[in-house]
Amino acid sequence: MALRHVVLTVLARGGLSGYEITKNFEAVYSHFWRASHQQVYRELARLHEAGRVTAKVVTQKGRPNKNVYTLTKQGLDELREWVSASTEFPKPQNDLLVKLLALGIANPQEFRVEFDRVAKDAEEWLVKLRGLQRDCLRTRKSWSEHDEVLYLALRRGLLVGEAQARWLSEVDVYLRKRKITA
Amino acid sequence: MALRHVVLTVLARGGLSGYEITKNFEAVYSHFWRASHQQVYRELARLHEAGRVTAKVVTQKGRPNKNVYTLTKQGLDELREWVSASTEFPKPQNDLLVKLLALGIANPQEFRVEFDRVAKDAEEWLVKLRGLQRDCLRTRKSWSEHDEVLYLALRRGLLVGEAQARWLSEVDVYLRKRKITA
DNA sequence: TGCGGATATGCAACTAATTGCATAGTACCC
DNA sequence: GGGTACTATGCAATTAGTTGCATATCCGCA
Repeated sequence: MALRHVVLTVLARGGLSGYEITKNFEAVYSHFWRASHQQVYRELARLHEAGRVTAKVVTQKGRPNKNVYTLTKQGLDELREWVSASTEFPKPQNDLLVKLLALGIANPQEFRVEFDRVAKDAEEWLVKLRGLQRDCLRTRKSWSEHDEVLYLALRRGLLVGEAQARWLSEVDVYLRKRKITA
Repeated sequence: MALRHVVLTVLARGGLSGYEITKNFEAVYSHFWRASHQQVYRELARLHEAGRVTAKVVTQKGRPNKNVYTLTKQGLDELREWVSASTEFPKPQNDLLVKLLALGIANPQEFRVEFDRVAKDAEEWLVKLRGLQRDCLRTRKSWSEHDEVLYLALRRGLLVGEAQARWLSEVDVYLRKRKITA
């Protein structure tokens, strides 16, 4: 039950509406957590039902009203408990690898096109993260603790992304050896 | 719909029973795909329903009978199509990172214990993969194409695992800086 | 006044994954 | 004969995630 705790975590920094949480996910957390607005609203409804958050309608000018959710003591307790609880081992699932295993019966040329697209995406992802890192480091002096952790999130994206890119280049060597070229 | 294609892929190498597929997952594929026997049996039932596989009861001596599933032309076509189709970008979700974000309101000592456990698991995982790599490389001369791809699977596990370990050591530095020690 | 776009929320249906449980044959040991 | 373990299959309930659709407010623009 991960999304539940992610939502509790973002609410721990202050009350937010479902919409604001979703926008936060897209803007700040997108390189380590993704969730659709439907998921967020449903999760908020559940948390409210379970007494982990309180809801308050805030009237706005110039835009529709919003429901601002705030952690209750129970919500805070549940989050605290979760942080200390055991963490699941991340799933090693990878689609591209399965495709490599099925390559024997597939059309290698067509696969090569798809492989190149994946490799290009991986490179672009890395370029994007490196850009973010540069922007981040410029303000290093004035980081809050939250900024520090966001930087660690970025580091994780970079390290894992670089590993993936290196792996893709090893796969490329293998494909060339098998004369599977674009 | 990934498991479906994983099952098709393993069946492409020859007919197998649900039990054999499950055992295969545990023994050979466990470091890049995991699925419970319940998942496998259900997926086989769906594939059978959809005409992607045929089933044949094989009577055995000394053990219960089994259902051996074999790919049909339709199954082979679906697999071929999937291999060339576009691949989803892997999810960057990570629990430990969320826990770091929630650290401000949690018990740092308790988190440290859990963090150390995760780091230890990551190290053990790497040791296991390095052992597998050594065993693998010993027989390099006589590798089939399938063995080559299994080696690529191992390489992926190693590269990603090493990235994760490096990230954990960066997190460790951060935790020490904040005087969060075991 | 009507249209597109951002803000804001949510239901319903579907698909996928997890967990717990149930069954049954055989082998081997004590 | 009873207990344990391995082979072999599967249902049912729950939880999680995805996709499509629906609704409503407000702004700016033509």
